[in-house]
Amino acid sequence: MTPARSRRPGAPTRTERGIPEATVARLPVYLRALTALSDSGIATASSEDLATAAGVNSAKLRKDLSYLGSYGTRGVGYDVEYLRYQIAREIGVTQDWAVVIVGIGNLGHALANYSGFGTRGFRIVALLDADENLVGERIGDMIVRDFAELEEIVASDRVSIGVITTPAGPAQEVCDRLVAAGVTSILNFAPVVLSVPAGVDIRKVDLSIELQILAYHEQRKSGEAALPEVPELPAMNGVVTDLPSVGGGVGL
Amino acid sequence: MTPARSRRPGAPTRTERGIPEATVARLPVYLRALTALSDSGIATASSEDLATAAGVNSAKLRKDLSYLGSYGTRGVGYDVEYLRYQIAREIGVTQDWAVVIVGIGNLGHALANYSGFGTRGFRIVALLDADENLVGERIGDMIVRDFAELEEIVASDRVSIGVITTPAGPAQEVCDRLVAAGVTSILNFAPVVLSVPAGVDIRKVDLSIELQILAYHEQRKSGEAALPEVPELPAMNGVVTDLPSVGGGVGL
DNA sequence: TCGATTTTGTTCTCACGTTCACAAGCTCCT
DNA sequence: AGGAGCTTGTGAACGTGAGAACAAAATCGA
Repeated sequence: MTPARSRRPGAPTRTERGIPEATVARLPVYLRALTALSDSGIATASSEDLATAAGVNSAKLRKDLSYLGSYGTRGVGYDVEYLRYQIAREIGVTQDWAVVIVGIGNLGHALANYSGFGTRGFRIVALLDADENLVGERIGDMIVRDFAELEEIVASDRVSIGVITTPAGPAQEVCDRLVAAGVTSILNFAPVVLSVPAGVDIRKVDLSIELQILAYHEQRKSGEAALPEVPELPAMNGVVTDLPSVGGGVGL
Repeated sequence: MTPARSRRPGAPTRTERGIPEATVARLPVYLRALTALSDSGIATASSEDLATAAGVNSAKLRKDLSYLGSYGTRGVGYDVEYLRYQIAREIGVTQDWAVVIVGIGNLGHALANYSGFGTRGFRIVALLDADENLVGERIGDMIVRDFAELEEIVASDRVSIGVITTPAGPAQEVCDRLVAAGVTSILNFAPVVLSVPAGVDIRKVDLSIELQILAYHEQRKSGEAALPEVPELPAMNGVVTDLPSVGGGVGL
């Protein structure tokens, strides 16, 4: 097999920068699909095959891949292993990323036990909590350490990614500490909007929001008639006050 | 997904009678912000206040709210309680939704313990697992039941939402069972693409995808030079095979 | 070598989402 | 009453994303 086209350094648009966000968000999905195909012993796959495995349509998949370069072969398809490596490299998971988890409640426990941290490419270097009663507890092959050790750990282990699994209350403070310590990417599970300085990336995972989105569509499905009628004027102290604390929940 | 073929150019997709998907996804965030304001004793808020609390810009917030109706007062702002109720009603969380959780591993445990299921509007009616060793275990005030009882539970409790927290392997089968039993909305935590018939809504939460997206941006930040050079030819049995099972992890 | 066949990479067009900017509308003050 | 000052609701401009369609490359067979 010969390279489709010789790419010299400085060649046209190898789009080293400028992959659209929507595409970036799908690359991990493609990566997983490729791994599955690889595990099934499949060496070559067409955009159609891949698209099916990833749950998207083939035109979109081809366009996404075209941002990375020309890694397919016309008339043939994509070499599974090769493409997998290219995507992994583009995402950055050919190297290990050190991760700290802050807040060892139910969810923190679950993540800590997440076998192999799900996929490799990520390595949990510390589980932190401010609760004295938790510090010292053994989870898998790790031991919960005091949140006060954060700065030291981040510095010595070159940690760039932090996961926040605290309740909503302390989340912003934890976030600030993480940022001050040098963490530049944060995955937030606390049900609160965190503010971070420019240059720090933040992503949020929120169970109750997901459920509410489902509920909206569910409501549409089960008869529009089920919609309660709108009180036309602000009935502030009547119906409204009966509403339970919707949307204000405490952390996982 | 969108049935309406007769649409004017420029008009956003409205689900049935109105609200764009992107807006629906933000309504729960506004709801939470409103609840926070309400808890702080604030009775009225401008779009600017609200936008800040929700982490969006005010123009977007106003446009989003305009899809629901005209619930603000020009020159004044929004009545917090009134708007909160209107959004809750639109989403459908003024009523309770029955939820089953399937797969009581680490994550299932965490979700089951999620106090009050985070926000009300949702009520866990059963924790299910196929593992004999887990069935009967007490979690909070619930007891793990056998997955075989699914159909019965869904029917008697009018369950419309299912949460899948199994490993990737059994996820599709669990999904099929849920759908067959009458569940029409599914929240999937298993790292696999599920296929469902039309009419069933599915949303996915995937930790490792979130981390990979962060890693991509992180890689960009820490010097572009850090990018390993591209092997020009498909080095299929060399470098590539060393790649660990990126992206193919087992479930939480 | 040439043509048939397959499948990628890309272009073109339309739909969707975000943001700007401002008229409409409300309150308060004089 | 009338004007000043705010803030909402929305029309229009702009940018991003999705999908259809097709030309360009690669393989295969005669």
